[in-house]
Amino acid sequence: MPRARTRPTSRDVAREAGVSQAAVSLVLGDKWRGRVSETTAERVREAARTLGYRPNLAARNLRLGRTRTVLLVVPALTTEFFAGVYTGAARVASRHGFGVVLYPSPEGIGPARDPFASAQAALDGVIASSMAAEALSAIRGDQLPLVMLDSDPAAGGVTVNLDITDGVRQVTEHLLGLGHRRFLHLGADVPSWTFEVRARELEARLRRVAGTSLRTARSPISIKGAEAAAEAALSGHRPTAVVCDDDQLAAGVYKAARRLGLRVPADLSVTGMDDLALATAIDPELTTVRLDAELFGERGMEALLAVLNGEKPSGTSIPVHLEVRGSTTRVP
Amino acid sequence: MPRARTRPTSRDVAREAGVSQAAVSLVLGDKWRGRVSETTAERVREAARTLGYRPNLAARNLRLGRTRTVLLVVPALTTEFFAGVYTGAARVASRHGFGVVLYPSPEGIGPARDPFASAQAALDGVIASSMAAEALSAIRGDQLPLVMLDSDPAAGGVTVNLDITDGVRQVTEHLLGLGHRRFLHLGADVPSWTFEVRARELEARLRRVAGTSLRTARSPISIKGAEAAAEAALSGHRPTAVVCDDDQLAAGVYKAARRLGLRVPADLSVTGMDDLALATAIDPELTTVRLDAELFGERGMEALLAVLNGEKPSGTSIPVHLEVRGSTTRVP
DNA sequence: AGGAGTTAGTTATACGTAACACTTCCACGG
DNA sequence: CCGTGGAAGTGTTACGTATAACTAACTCCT
Repeated sequence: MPRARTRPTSRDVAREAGVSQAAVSLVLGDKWRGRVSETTAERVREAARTLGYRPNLAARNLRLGRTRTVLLVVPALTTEFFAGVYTGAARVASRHGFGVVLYPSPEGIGPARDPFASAQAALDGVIASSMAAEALSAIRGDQLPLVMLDSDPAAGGVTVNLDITDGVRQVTEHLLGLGHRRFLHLGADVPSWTFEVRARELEARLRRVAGTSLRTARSPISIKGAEAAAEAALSGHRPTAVVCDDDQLAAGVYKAARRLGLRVPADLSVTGMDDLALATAIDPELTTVRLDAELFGERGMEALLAVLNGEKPSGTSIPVHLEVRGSTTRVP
Repeated sequence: MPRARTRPTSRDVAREAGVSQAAVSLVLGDKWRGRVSETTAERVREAARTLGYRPNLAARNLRLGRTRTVLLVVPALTTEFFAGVYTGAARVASRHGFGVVLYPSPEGIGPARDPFASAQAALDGVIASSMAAEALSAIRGDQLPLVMLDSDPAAGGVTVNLDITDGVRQVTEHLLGLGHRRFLHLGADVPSWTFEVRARELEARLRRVAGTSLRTARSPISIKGAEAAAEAALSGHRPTAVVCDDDQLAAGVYKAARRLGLRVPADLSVTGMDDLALATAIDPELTTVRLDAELFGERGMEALLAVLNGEKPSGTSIPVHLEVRGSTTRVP
């Protein structure tokens, strides 16, 4: 290799192949049919190969006025769930020649005031998950195409949601069918629409059944936090079933129960939500609502691609499924 | 949309403020001291504010020939560990005005042949974690600045590693101190340098102690896989302690032990590695080597920034710490 | 034979920014 | 009163690409 000083440009390829830069662009952009002969095209490709040419994406983005890059805003990446959402979104994106860059909002990383400065990339669109309305409107201000995950469809905009309402239905019917009447709801202490929905729906469903009682406790989403919250809540009231907003909360309930000498499920049935790996690691395996995080991400990305395509996709709802395992049983 | 609004450019700001585009660039680029008066500068800033001006990153990247974006290549994002690495790397990056884009390699997403086409961004550098040598050399071919995580320092290049050797030392000393002599090593069935090191180091350490036996089993990194592998391995040989390459493997061992009627730790001590949330969710809580994933990511990013700065950082090793919990006890 | 149509290209330009080189104005020292 | 130098800008260019507009040669039809 004689040079290797600076990366080769399309002009270098052109020189090597003995054609104009425009011809290189045509051939490598796959828009050469009928414009360049097969032999010349092959010569160009060969030249590009020997020089190790890679198109300069910054230049291409500038020229085309679009970047084929979208931003995925997630509340946290520390659990499998949003990692799964990313994976699904990135898979679909990659299939369409798009890249996905992450912005773990809001307290996570960098200046929360400006997601777009932090994600250094130039963006074509945004997928925002479970965001506070305030942060959302900041994004809206930039009037980039936007798809919202886990957000109130009534607020307008394109939304993709898991059918959480149906998940809560499945949980309550399962537990009511096992004879449970005294419930504790261990909710997530996070101001997010999806958690409000869970609380509302559970309350509404139980209210319809005579003789039920429901108490509510809240905890940050962590095993340790849930353990403390559950221990406090279980010391007074004695429910026969605990419905948790998240598998991690359920794991905390297991630990609290053990401390209090309660056996799961003999003395206490427990349900979770998400179906993380954690759910089958603990003993007994957790009855939980399986949320397909990757599918969630895929649908979100598909919706955004549709928006970018000028379509107006209708709100999508993704079915969920109750996995009945060993943590729930007939009331004693 | 009322009208097809196109985003304002620095020229629009210039017109609004009654100055030249060059002046705008100077002011907004914070390079105006002594070149533009304070009053004019303020006028420019005001104009930018009212127009909602955002610099076009594609244009800036093209002009500057650098993107302030780096690629983080991770084997999988499905567990907290690499999510943590990302979080740490992104935190440091953001502090220096850099963005981080992810490439979950290799079978994960998109055409594994070309990480750079998949991550649509133009890149300044790469942090590659636990990669097969083959994929690494493909990256090297692009001669982008590269930092390797979890890779053999002897192979050359800039590396940042967790001090796994010391972690294994702590585990073996702990178990030997408790009187254990018959071991099972449940290794990860993944061709990665870091796992080879664990196996070698464990073997070497035990060989030095008279009267020890060590058997090895391998499993893919998943609870289910580990359960099966452990059940098979424990049926023949009966160790008193199982050393696992990963907390998820340890969780699988718990399940296998339960199936075989073995109590942890009374009949079987178990250790993990990583200290995921999982480690304290299972009962008894797992004795495991705490790896600080976020610190790992931070150090990796710092090393890459140093390389981009023209420095030649020496290989870094990050200390690890054994968390002794309830899954290990004195041999019966 | 004379255009119309096709093939195989080339030339020129614009995308938005940063920065170099240049100009103008003015104060001030000798 | 001229020259010097700093302050406060402006004009211009280049980064590498994609594409619209143009050209030149050939083929073919009537």
